[in-house]
Amino acid sequence: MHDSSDGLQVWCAGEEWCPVTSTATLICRKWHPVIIHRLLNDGPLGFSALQDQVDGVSSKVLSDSLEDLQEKKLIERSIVSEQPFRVEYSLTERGSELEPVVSAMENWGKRHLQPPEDEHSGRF
Amino acid sequence: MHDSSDGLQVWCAGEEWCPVTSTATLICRKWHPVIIHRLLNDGPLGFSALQDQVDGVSSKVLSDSLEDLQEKKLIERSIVSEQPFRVEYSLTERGSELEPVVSAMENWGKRHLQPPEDEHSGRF
DNA sequence: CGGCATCCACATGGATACTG
DNA sequence: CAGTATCCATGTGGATGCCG
Repeated sequence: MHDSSDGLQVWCAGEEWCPVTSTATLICRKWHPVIIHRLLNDGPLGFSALQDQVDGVSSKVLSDSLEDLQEKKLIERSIVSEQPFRVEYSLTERGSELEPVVSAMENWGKRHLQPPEDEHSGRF
Repeated sequence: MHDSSDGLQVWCAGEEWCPVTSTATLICRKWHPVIIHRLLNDGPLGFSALQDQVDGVSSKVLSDSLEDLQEKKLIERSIVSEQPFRVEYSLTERGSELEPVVSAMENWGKRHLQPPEDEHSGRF
């Protein structure tokens, strides 16, 4: 590989532990990146608000995803009110630091996938 | 959508088309990010070379992944030699521009997931 | 080397309905 | 509002073996 004998990190080479793979296993699920993206932009959100903002995800899948993200310590759930029962989902420190990842995804998507105004076939 | 009248982009809001989701559906699969990462670092690679560098992926799964990535125009396969049959996988322009995404994932992973030297439990 | 064929297990997503 | 309960279809990955 590129740097073998010195003190530099050799992650992600050969059989070593790989940060890319590890990160991928945490966030590579259909709705995870968008959920994080929405929470980054619009701060804490309730369940329904989140569902509205995340395209056409069903409540079951959203629920599963949120649970998964909580287990991974990327988001937190807090009960804001008991009477009119309200909760809020927000990013943890860890989670919010994924901002560069989702931003990069967003930028790439804007450049390479379907620009709404233009109907040419960069669609994929 | 929320902001209808001005010139601002409204991607990823409500029912609109979302670059994050779209990008996610392209690269969010277990081995895709690493494959791209390896190709970014070590240029064109043969099938076996790639398999060696991508942890413990089986040939079937690697094959499936590479096919998927080709369909999405993120990588290309070229036959380099016929006699000793050799192929090379390389990134397309589109694909190589995913560099910011995988780099961001790599950086996040290094910061938040298992530092090899240290055995504390930031593991998951 | 560069795969494909098979078979299998489980993860994940989707639709629908219902609840406190 | 904030979910849960089912059920089901498909996606996705893994193991093993074989082939030109």
